[in-house]
Amino acid sequence: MKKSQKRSNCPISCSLDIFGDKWSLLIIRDMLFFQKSTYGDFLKSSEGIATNILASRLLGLEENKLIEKLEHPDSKAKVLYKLTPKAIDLLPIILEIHLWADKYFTIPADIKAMIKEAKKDKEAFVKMMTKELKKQVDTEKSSS
Amino acid sequence: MKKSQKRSNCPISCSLDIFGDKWSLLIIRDMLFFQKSTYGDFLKSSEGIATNILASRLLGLEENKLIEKLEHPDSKAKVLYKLTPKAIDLLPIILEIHLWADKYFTIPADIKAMIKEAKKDKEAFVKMMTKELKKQVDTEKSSS
DNA sequence: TAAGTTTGCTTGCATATTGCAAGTGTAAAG
DNA sequence: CTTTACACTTGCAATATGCAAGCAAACTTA
Repeated sequence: MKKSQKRSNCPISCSLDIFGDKWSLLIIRDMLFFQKSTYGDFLKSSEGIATNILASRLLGLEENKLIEKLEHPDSKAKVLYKLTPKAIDLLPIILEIHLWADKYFTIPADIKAMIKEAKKDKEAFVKMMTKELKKQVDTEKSSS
Repeated sequence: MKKSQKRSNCPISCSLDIFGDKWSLLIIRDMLFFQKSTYGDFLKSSEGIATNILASRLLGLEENKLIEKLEHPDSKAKVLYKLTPKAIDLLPIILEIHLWADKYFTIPADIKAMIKEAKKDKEAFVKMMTKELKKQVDTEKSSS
C-alpha cells in the first residue's frame, strides 16, 4: 500500500486518511471490545476480512501508531497486536457510532445492553473503559 | 455502484457500510459546517473529489437517507442537497473525530477555535448545533 | 526426531473501485 | 441566439479489493 499523503489539513480528512475505510475500525473494535490480539483472531471476525487485506490494514495501523506488534507471551509463532493510547482514544468516536447505529438500525441484544449502559453517562463510561484499557497497556509495558 | 449488503449486524460494521470511506463524511462535513448544498460546492472542497466519485457518493448518501435532493430555489439548473435528521445525528461522531484529531494532529486555527468551544460543553454544543440544523430542515419543509 | 499442525503472513490473479479528463444535456445569462 | 453555468456521464488507466493457494517458521504429537 502506497504511503498515503494528506488530502488537506482538515481534521476530518486527516482522520479518514487513517481509518476511513471499511476495515480499520473493525480491527480496533475487535481489540477494544473483544480482546482480540492476534492475526488469527481478526480473521475469525464475522465480517470475513481477506487475509491480504488484514495484513495491509495491520501494517497501516502500525504505521499510524494505532497498534504495536509485540512478541506473544505464549509462543514465538504468534504475534501480539496491541492498541496504543492513540487507538484507545478512538473509543469516544466508536461509542458515538454505536449510539448513532442504535438510533437507526436494529442492534444485537448484547451490544444494545452495552450501549444502554454507556448512554447513562457517556463520559464516565468512556473514562472507565479507557482507564481499564490503558492500564493493560502499562502493565504489559512494565513487565517487559 | 452495487447495492451493498451488510457484512454483519455489528453496529460499527453497518455504519461503516454506509459512511466508511474516504469521501462520504467529508460531504456531510461540508453540509454541516460550511453550508454547502450543491454539486459544484462539493467539487470545490480542498480535498479535490473526482466528479464521478462525487456523483456516486451523493447517490449512496441519498439511498441511505442521509441526504435529499431538492429543487434549488434560485434556479432549475441547480440541485439543492439537504441533510436529513439522520445525517445531522452524525454530528456527535464528527465532533469526536475533531477532538481526536485535535489531540494527535496539528489543526488549522479557525477549526481549533471551534473545537475549543465545543470542548467546554460537548452535549450543549451538539444540542445547540443540532437544533439549529434541524430548524433549517423544518423551515424548508414547511415552506414547500 | 520425524511428521503433521498452527500461525502469520505472501503471491497470483480476477474483479471492483477510484481517479482523471473529456463530453453531454438542460437551464440561465448576455 | 450564442455563451456560460451546472450537474452530471462516459471512457479508460491505475489502484485496491477479494479469493484461493502457497509458504516458512514455530510448535505439537508420536
